[in-house]
Amino acid sequence: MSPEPVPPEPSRKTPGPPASAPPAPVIVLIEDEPQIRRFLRATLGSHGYRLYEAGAGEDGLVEAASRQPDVVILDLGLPDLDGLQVIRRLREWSTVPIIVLSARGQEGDKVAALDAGADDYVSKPFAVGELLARLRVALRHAAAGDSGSPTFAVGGLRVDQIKRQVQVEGQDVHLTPIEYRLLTLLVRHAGRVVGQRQLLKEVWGPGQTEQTHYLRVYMGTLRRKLEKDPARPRYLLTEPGVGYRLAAE
Amino acid sequence: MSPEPVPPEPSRKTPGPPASAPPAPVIVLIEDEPQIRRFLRATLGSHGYRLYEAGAGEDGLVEAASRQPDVVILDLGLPDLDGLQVIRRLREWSTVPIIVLSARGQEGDKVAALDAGADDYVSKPFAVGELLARLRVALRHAAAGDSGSPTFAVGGLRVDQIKRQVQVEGQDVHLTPIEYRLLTLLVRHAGRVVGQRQLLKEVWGPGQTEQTHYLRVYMGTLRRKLEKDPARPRYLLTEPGVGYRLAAE
DNA sequence: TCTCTGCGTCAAGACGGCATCAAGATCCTT
DNA sequence: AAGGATCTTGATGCCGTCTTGACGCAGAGA
Repeated sequence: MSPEPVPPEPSRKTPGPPASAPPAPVIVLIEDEPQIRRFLRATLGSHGYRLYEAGAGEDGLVEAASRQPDVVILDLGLPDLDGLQVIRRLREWSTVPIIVLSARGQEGDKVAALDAGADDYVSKPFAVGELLARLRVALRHAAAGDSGSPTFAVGGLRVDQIKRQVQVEGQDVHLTPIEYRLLTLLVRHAGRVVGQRQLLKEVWGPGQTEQTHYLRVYMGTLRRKLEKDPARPRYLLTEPGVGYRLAAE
Repeated sequence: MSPEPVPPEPSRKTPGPPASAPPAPVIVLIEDEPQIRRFLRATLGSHGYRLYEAGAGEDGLVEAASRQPDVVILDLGLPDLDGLQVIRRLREWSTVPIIVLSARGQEGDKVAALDAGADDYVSKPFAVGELLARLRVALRHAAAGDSGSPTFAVGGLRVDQIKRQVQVEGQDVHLTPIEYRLLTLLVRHAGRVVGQRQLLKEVWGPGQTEQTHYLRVYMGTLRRKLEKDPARPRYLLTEPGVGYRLAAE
């Protein structure tokens, strides 16, 4: 196992054919302190990563959506948004690994960030070598599974999780909050069966995992809004006794 | 996100199939200091985890192999084996998340452990809350399917346990819940014979281990759905008097 | 050859899960 | 405070799945 990520041929003169070289991992850095940005830009750049930067939470979310990075490095102390908010907003549509940087090293801060959906937490000041090692861990994880895209489309169905917009055959469809959460939950697992328990837990909360009735009602309304023939659904498929599945193609 | 792992479902009405109740996460702890073991035993136990312990590296590897845990917590300072050795040996056949505990907090130690294949590194003395949070992160990863791809294929038969999809000659085949559980149970032991008792116990519950009749009926329906010539099965083989076996290749 | 045992097949009925409708209850906006 | 949208809850019909029993068949042993 090489400790270095992707030694991009230390110094090739020719920008020529990137041929068989694996693509450089893409990282989005959300950090407002210019000093740290400069430092990480230099460090990560020299280790073969491609870096995109944002100085504020909102920008960072946009950047993460457009760049589809392999990893996001996030500073919790941002000027505009609460860092935890950034994590949660990101997790609404993406499973990209998030490494949190923070000047605060209190246990409570770490727990909050990790439970909000971060994958790792590094306190400032940090050791570069450790950060790089944790970055490699995150990349290993990212390589195992897809990081998810904020937009999804099958047939005539389009779901844009950034604009929070759903279309059928190009027509906007209005969904209620619960309908939307149910649909995006399925989108994030498109093609896979999602268990009734899991759906109930994530939409209605951990206390309602027995109310399978809710699912029937809401799958019904969703189908009426999204399917051409709700009785013979093309997108929202039932897996009897198990859960539901969103057709992937 | 609930901070608690998996509230162990207070009380099911039917004593029947172990089916839908989410099982308590299983953890293997490899640690030689009795004091820390006692402490973690109490802490993890009270948070709903099922803990198995080992006091040395070799034992730990055996334990990890037999218990098939969701997470391994590993102390680097073991009497018999070098901690890094344990990580590497484990990684030879398993992708289970590994959280390293260590009294040494040097950067070099962390980098070495993480690059050897560990997923996280916590220095002693550690804060319980943080360890629990990092444990939840590891479990999230495990649940997301980072851990190896349980897809199985022989001949024209394909079983994708992530998508819960079964194909024969590229054609989707619909299986009922019991059929699917029976098949995946065989898949997990592909090539080896699985006893009738075990099949009955794991699919119908511990109370039905005498109803070998069920097996005949369901092996029949499975063969009709999966085999080209159900009377001369290629995949689902009978081991008379013992059990059934899924052809491995 | 006969009998016993274990496996495979078929079919009928019981059972439970799913879809749908509709009526309260609740929340939010105006 | 009124109105509308949304969520919850109950009732009902239907369909697929599971269970259960009966029977045929093959192989082993007497």
